Amino acid sequence: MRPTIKDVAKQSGVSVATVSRIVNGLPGYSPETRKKVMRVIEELGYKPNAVARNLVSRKTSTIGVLLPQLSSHFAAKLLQGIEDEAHTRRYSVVICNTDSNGKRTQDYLELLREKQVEGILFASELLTEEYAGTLQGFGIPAAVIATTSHVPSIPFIKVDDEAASYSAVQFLIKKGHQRIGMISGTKHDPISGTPRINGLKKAFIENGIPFEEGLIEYGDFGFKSGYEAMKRLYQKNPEMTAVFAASDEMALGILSFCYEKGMKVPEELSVIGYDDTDIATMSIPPLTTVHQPIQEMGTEAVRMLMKMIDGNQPESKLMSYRITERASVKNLT
Amino acid sequence: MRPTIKDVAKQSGVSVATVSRIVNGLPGYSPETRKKVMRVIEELGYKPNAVARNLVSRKTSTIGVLLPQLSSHFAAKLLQGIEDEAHTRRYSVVICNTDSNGKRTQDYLELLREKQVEGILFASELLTEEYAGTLQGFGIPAAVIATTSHVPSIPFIKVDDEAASYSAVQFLIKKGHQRIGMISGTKHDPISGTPRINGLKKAFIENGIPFEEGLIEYGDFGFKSGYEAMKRLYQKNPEMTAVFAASDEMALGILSFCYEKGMKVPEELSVIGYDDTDIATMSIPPLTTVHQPIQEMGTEAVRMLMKMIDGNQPESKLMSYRITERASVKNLT
DNA sequence: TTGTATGCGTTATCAA
DNA sequence: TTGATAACGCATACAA
Repeated sequence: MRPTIKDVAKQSGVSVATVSRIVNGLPGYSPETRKKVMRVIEELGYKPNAVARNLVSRKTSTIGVLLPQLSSHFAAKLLQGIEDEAHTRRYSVVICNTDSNGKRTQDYLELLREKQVEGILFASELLTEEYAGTLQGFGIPAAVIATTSHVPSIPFIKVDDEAASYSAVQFLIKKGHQRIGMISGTKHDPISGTPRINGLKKAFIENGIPFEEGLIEYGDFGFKSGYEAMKRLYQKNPEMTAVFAASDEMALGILSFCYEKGMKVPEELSVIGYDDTDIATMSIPPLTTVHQPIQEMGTEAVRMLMKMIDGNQPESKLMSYRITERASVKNLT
Repeated sequence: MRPTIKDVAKQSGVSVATVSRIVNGLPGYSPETRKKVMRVIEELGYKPNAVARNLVSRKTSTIGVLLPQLSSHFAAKLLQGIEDEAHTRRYSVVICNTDSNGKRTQDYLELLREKQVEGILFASELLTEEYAGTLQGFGIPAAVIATTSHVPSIPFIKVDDEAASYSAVQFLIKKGHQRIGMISGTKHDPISGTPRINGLKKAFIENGIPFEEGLIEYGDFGFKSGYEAMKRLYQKNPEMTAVFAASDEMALGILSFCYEKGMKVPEELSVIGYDDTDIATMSIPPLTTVHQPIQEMGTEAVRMLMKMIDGNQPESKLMSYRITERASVKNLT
């Protein structure tokens, strides 16, 4: 049995109140009793029970994070940012892998509430009406990352996907490319799908480049899907000089496809990715890509949550993006 | 203010004991009162407070995981396995990024104890005497992953690094390679460093291949370090036909180096990695590597922890490895 | 079938 | 400078 504050009190011949004061650094005891009590604490190896503390203080110093997948590079980087910032604020973070499953998500939400977490972060997935509803019902501060929210009480942290996509295509065009293909993420994905396609269309229009549906193929953001989508895209548009992928993983899929076909990148085909995760550095050739400050998005999300916990209502935040130029895009001009 | 069990009791005109029984599915009430109480619970949106429950039950249904870094592929995969298994057992997991920092690690350990977690997982880092000591002092079930433990009460889950490394080199030799170089991880790392080097030496000896220190260069398991180490290694041993990297990331570093030098892999140089993380699939050419069942190691670790929580003392477990053959090793025979 | 009372380990209020 | 004691929200032994 672990020693409790009572044991310490009894051992040192004082009341629990005094021990509590000493442990918490509050005033109200003589130096001698402090010394005496400290010794007993040392001897017994007493440590306060956070559960009991949490019960009376009604605070748990912990937040929950919901992610559709833990094993992605994106999630890993995000978690790093979240945990870092949470730790400096002395908060713990419990992770929840929703597996993009509605039931599972709802269960986690319930669980987090019962565990009395002080804030909830929801990442990389569409915040449905339902989720938003239960979240609001909880009255627990919440924010979403890399996705949007139409609920004012639940701010979002993301980059402007359309603008980022637009600038990626604009980058390609400035390099002299005209026949540009795209490998989008999941079709009709309102967060990372459609907006990025719209960015491409906008760049096309501004530059007088005709758009056709055939210039787009769809994947699921993963490597293999990128490879497969590229196979289809290439068949339809063998004359392309560049392709824009909605994720780095898919971009690497393109690279592998080209390697198999004996197509040199960037000499024969330029490719630009999206995310700028670690793999963009490790590919051959190194990948030019749209940089998203993933880790910072994590820390920023925690900061917002903290503000909310402190009773303020922060505004949603669009993070800045930029093109990180490496070696997968050729200058045609 | 969230409704408590008292509110429900008052509203429905019964005692808290009855409400408690109903909420917990225990016997001891009529169908009518149950119905009545359930309605009130519904109306009020009552949810039990897990903190209070934990206090009386002395259980928290949560475990803590300590990792030296969250943003690595290895960590991500491991977490996926851990969270998955924990979730099926209805346990929550709180993550701790130690940053390979002793002070920070100790702080986390203290924190987890105060939060009354029921088990602690410690991954990818040397379990020092000190850590082992405080862990034992806690009396909380603990296990280590991808590292060893000499403390019987703290079992480990890992693969036999020396044997795995031996088989990787053996694989190379069977393919006709004789001049084999190695890029090891951190020098003197007793877990993933030395044992893997020993595996190589053993294979060399068994096959009558002379070993020289110059055949080994050291990195830190990361991409860039692999690239740099390869640069040094190649300078010393331009006649090598194959190199074995102690991590996939370093192997990709080698690939990038070769690409820059215009050396074809595997035609001019074969390379084999270690880990078999996702990137091994995405490289050019796809990487032949030593497969470690990372995710399974996570689930297995949780299973062991659960056994310990149930009062049993499980044995340490060596997970199986195998060579996943892709396209980065050429057959010279 | 139901209610009362006690305790879980703390914090905090109020007296002394 | 100290110590009782009442919460915190719930579970449970014991009575009724």
